[in-house]
Amino acid sequence: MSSKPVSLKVLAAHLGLTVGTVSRALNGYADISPATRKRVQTAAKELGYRPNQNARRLSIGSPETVGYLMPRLNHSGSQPFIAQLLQGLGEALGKRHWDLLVTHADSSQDELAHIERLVRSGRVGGLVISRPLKNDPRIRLLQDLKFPFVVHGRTASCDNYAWYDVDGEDAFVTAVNHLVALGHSRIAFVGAPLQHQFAQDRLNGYQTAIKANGLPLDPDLIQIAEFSDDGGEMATNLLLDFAQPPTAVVCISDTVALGALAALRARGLRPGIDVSVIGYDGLKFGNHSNPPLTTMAQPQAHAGRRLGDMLLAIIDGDDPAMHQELQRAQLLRRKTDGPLHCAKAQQDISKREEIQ
Amino acid sequence: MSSKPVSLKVLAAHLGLTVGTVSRALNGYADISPATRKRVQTAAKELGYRPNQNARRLSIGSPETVGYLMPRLNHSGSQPFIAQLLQGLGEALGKRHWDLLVTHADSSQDELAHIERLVRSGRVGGLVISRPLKNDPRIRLLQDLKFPFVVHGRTASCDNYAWYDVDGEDAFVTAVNHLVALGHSRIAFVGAPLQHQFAQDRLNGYQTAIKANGLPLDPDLIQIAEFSDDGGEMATNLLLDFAQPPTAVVCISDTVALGALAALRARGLRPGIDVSVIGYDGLKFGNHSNPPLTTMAQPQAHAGRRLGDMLLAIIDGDDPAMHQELQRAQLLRRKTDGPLHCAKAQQDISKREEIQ
DNA sequence: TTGCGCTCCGAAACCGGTTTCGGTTAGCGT
DNA sequence: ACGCTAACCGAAACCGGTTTCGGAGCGCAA
Repeated sequence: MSSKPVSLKVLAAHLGLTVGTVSRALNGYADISPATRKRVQTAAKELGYRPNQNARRLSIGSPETVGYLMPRLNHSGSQPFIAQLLQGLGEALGKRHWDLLVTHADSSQDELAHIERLVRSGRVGGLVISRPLKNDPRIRLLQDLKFPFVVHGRTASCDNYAWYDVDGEDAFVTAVNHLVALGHSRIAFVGAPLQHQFAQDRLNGYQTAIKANGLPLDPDLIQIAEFSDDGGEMATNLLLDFAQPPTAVVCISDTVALGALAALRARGLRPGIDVSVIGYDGLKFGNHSNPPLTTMAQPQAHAGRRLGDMLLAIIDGDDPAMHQELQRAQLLRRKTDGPLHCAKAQQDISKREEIQ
Repeated sequence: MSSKPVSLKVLAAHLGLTVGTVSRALNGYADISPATRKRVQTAAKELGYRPNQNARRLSIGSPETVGYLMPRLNHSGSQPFIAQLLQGLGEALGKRHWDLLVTHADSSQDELAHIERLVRSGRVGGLVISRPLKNDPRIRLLQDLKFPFVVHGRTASCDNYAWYDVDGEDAFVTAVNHLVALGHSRIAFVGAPLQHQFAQDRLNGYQTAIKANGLPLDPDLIQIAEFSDDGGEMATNLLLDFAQPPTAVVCISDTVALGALAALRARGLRPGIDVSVIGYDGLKFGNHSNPPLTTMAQPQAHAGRRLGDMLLAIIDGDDPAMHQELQRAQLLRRKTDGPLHCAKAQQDISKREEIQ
């Protein structure tokens, strides 16, 4: 950077005014005559004056910046929405000329230390965190610090803080009901480790719907696997090895569902005909899977913007508990769901009815 | 934020020292006795002192922050990398305790104004930009401002600035050669609008390889479409409507290639048997397309870290031209490439040989 | 004892803005 | 001509750090 940025001082010298006057002129104070204000403004534009944000923020006592804590990308499932989320956050913050700082902890161990450092260093005035655990220590820490934050997702007890989430429980109720309406009764669930609340929510939805439909809750049909396509494939293989394999599988994510499809195809089973599969997320990519994946599509479009607006409102003093937004996912039928009609499955149904 | 952060002033008062002394003690100056240094350090740890970064950065004259200009997400092809890229950038910057600021211009028109504001406001000490155009005004602007920056990708004349890129030309030479080795001679290219240099590079690679293999350069076989799955599908439909349709298609991205696969399947053509398709990117998702997509996989893993390291080095004074890194993509064979063997294609080949 | 140098810390300027406070000037009425 | 008020701007404190400079206090040798 060669040409040093023009500071308030040189602008003032150039105008024959003091820095204080120039500052007030640019910031719209009433005790500046319209004439000089105009003069200052044009001079500022000519010289390309931009206030040094570090100085400004130090002075006004606000960092005018919020931080986003990137989730660790070990599990490949979290990548698709980050770009959209950041874009939305950026839009919301941009309206007030706030900045977006993106950070990630080096390891999950020192994530708390990372947050505390971030907060106390005054670099950010608020924080956005993603994918909370059931009982997330980050949330407790931020509450203890009384620091403004919003959560993309929810914990088990979701009171007293702001969050934006898609109702995973409701989504899986919808998915299961849909499969039941298609005639399925042996419906399996392929999930992910339950430390994340979203995994628990979706499992809850599955269980609720199974019971509500008067179906037996077979523990064999609940498989907790790695949150990836490989995990979905392995879990589905286990399911298919049972004496009475399921005729339908709901998967915790589209990525996992793709693994399930792979397992089915490897055995010559036709997804959507022999075994139905429903995913969750609504990724565009599901259009191109083999066959195209039926899924519960979540409205990811303005999650970022909503979270940004919430956070700014909270920083302005709003009660965080006021800002809790639950969206619903919608069934997006493509080609992996279909009516029960293979002979073997019919057998299973009749057996179940005898037992009842 | 209730409990006000402990400043240098209160820490000094608590110790009976002056702020200057405490600051020097914490920053390792030699003119502080080991005894008081120890005393200051333990007190700082006890009180949880964290220097206010805005004040610190104002004082030392460095923002200790670099900015990343998010590409606009209109074309859905750019999303997959962003998360990985940001993660890598964060790692590189974190080693020196620098921050990462993520911004995006509201519209492409005022992107230049956005950059200038960013630079002059002193919020960032360097910039990372993605997906340059052939002749990118952003790069010219940053060069004029003599501001440190690195580019993820290249422009047509890639001198005098730092970049990290994957050799798209080489990749498409490899892809075409591979198809020729499989017996194909009518090989089509489905590209994207050429304002982006990467689109031009890949087209160049295609053309170079076609010529190098002594094949005719049929303009009909070069289709420029929208950079999306739909674009790929439409372009492929056009290709298949020709009297002599291609027996193989190389696509500018995996997303576009998925559209090509869809077009083939819609006509009952079997990708990899009747018509070969090769994509570019190496997205994991290609494992699950129908059938799994053969592609030129680029090593995206440490792009972010390399770009971050480069940028820091340039900010430290390195000549940008020293930092230019070109990676190669590798052919990742899955199921959409195969030998030429259908009757119609054989005809085409014999015709071509007669002409020669 | 005086003088010298060295160790260690205090004082103050500075980074570039914002904001309060006080004083000068102009304009007005009488 | 005088006083009063309001408009307008200068001066200075302040935000919370960093860094330079100078001086107090000490030990040591002469």
